[in-house]
Amino acid sequence: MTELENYIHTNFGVTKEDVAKISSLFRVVTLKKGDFFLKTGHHADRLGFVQMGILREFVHIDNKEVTKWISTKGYFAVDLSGFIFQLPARWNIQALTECELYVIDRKDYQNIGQVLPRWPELEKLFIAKCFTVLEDRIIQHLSKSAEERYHQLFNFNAALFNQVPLQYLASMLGMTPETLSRLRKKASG
Amino acid sequence: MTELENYIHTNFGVTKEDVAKISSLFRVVTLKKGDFFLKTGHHADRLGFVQMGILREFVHIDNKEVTKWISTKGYFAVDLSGFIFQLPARWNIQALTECELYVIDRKDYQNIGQVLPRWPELEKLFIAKCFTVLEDRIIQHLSKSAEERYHQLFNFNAALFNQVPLQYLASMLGMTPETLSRLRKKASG
DNA sequence: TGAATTTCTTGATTTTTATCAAGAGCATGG
DNA sequence: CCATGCTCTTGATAAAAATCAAGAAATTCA
Repeated sequence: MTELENYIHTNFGVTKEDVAKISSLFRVVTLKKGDFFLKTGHHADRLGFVQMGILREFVHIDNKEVTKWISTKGYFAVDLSGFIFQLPARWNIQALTECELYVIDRKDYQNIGQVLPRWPELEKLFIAKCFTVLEDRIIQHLSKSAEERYHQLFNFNAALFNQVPLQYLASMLGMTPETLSRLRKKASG
Repeated sequence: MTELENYIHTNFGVTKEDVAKISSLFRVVTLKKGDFFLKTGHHADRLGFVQMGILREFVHIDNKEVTKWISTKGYFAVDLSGFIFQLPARWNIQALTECELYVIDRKDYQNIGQVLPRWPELEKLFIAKCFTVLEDRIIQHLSKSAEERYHQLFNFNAALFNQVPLQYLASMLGMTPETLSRLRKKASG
């Protein structure tokens, strides 16, 4: 079973047969380091599941890059508003390492419901879960200092700090690279 | 047509007859100033639509109150994770003024699909839309100063500053009341 | 209405974080 | 393997925002 099949099976409680039907709608896409899976303004008509590698979702604001999220194995790479509402992509999604994604096109995605009647419900639950994750992130920004946000991410996924350029993590945490560097020094000293 | 019926009609493109069927599942609930529509840890088994009044969604963190959102006419008052996943409420929702809500219980909410076959799809779109709003808010915190966040909210809804205690707006913007006070002075001077 | 309470503002000060600048460390590709 | 870019760290300084304290303004409600 691939990582994707396992994800669908365990998160959506889908039977092995149905999992196979769904996963057959996906195809493997490999990206080289630096390749863009998606660019701002382009059609966001596919959804990727990260089987291997690391991607960065970011956007240009006021002449600087803002990293919204880092996607690793087991995460999805998708511009949700573009994919769901057929709007131009808001985010750039770029491979930070060589990547292997399972990718589905919107037209195939829309057929999952035929394979899996309770798909609309599962899809709702999935998006609702994403919503609550963002709620937590908002609360974190309203109530925690840069140092606390750093520790929270570090405790959640320390490995990230060895895999991703620190400047991107700094941006994702809402601080400058210099501040992150000092917080790391402070934490290790 | 009530505000709720109008909302369902225009946002979900539902026919007048179906709107009436859906809205019949809601009942009117009035709250006095200070009343709680929901409390952290309690069952989050109902969803409210704000017909009139102002509510505050907040949570206690590290001995302080963090205001996540202010809901006014046309917004929903709901703890999404609790309502959808049947988990204890994460948020307190309290009336800041006298309020009139259209309220639906979870068991009735789950029957909307019988009135409106494409409800699962509409519900998904609705939650996805909420997700994108939070994405924007995250980006704002990653890329904007307190002053810029203040101006953005003020430009979006200046009336709020005359209707809601400023300390709550300050918290929702991720700054102290003193900082908000100074930014307001600076902006008006 | 008027006293009590809460909220808001202002000032002084400290802490946090950003900015600017320079150098050190690393990776990468010719 | 070395030169060239990046990236990261460090230091000095500036700016932003928080904290603490006190008084003014507004609100509440008895």
